[in-house]
Amino acid sequence: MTGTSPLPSTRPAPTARPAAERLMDAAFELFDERGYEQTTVEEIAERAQVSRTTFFRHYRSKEEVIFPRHEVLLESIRQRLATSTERTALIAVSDAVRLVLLSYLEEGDRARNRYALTSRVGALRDREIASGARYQRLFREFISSWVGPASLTALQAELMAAAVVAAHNHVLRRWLRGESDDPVTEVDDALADVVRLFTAPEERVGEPGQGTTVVVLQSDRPLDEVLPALRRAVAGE
Amino acid sequence: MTGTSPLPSTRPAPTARPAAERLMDAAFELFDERGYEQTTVEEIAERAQVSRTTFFRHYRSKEEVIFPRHEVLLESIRQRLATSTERTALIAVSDAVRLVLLSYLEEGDRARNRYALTSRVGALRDREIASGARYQRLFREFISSWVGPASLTALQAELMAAAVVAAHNHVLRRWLRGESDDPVTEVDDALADVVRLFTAPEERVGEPGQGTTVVVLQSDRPLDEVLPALRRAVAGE
DNA sequence: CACCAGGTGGTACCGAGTACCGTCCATCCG
DNA sequence: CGGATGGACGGTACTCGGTACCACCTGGTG
Repeated sequence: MTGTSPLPSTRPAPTARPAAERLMDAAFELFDERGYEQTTVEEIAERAQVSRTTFFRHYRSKEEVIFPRHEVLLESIRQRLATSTERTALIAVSDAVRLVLLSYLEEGDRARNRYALTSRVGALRDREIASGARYQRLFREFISSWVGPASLTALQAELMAAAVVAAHNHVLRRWLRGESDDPVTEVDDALADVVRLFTAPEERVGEPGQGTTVVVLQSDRPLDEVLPALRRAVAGE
Repeated sequence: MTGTSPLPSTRPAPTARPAAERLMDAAFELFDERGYEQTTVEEIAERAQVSRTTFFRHYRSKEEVIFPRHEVLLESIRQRLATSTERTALIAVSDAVRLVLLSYLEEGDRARNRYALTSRVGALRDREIASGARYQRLFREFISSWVGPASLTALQAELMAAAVVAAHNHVLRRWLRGESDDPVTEVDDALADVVRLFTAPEERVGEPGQGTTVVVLQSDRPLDEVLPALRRAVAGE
């Protein structure tokens, strides 16, 4: 229509780097330089040497360009849960949530840059939170549908899912803030805490520990009557 | 400039109902009739007999028009926590979260209409979730800063806040779906469960039961060293 | 060569949200 | 009584995210 002669030089140099990656890099750069709201999609596309149209071909929205692909991660977690052979629903979910942490760890500095952004920009923080809620929902549904020896109430499932996600978030944020050098060990410990929290004390007898024995004494009878058994239990038998 | 003669009949009839309420009603009606995305702010303003400008004077965004005033509720909860005289941080927070539930209950059908909307529209659901996260954050900070006999780790604070919010959400959603006739009692029970969950069994001695006393003995130390405390516990003191 | 398919650029359009200005009206005050 | 003041409102113009659609160019295939 306009008759402008199409310049072949407009085409980006054969960078080999796909447009999607160039766009993500440009977005992180610009958000960092000028802030999120102050950066337009037009500017991101310009720096990546593509058109605005192409931006929206690769990312559905301006926010999406900086977030990880939660969809695929969510799906892989769903798979992991479906094929899980753990003994309890809670342990299976605790096992699965590690995948989320590892996914962030693999991103390295990119995840930390994103955290810096989401901390400052309300809209981005809300989106991050909403993503976390989807994992929690998946976990809750999994726990609810779990068929095991002990049946769980809907409330218990809700609490367990929330606890697992909270433990994960706690460790993740520590690492994102640079407060943790070994997030993998930390998340293991935190999840062990969660499992212990939901494990009835009666089931803990003989729990392996550093010379610690936990004993449950249910006593209708005088204490002295059960003392021998108690001593045996504490002794480690 | 345009010279259009200003018609006094343009002015809305002296409805006495404030514009903000008319706008909210109109929004709920239209969202219900045509759906959220299919409704424009222009149409909402039109039905409320005000201009589009006035809409944005009362509500910062199209989403905000259907949501409760979380800001003021959040503030009143902050006050409640600041003046709380409960024995533990967890109980104080459990007490405070009831305010949130009551706030929804007072709305009645309006809250249920909102739930129907947020269930269908992704953007609204995300916003609702983000609001809940703010309560959780407030609770977490409160628990973390709590000074009491037993000091809590950051992880424990995170887990407690998550559990309280999860318990609240569980009961709230049941009520919103019409599955609960007595949400107040339910939330009391659910929060009692949460408190029990985080109460170390050692502290549960004397908990009311059918003539049964349950004692958990966690022993790094020789049994005889803790026997006195044990005798006292079984005795019921 | 013709044909097809995917990646791209360009344009037009919609709607949310912002900035600013002028007007109307109630109230208060001299 | 009349003028000043401030708050609520309507109107216009603008930015920008997001969508729809079309035209093009390229590389592979029969």
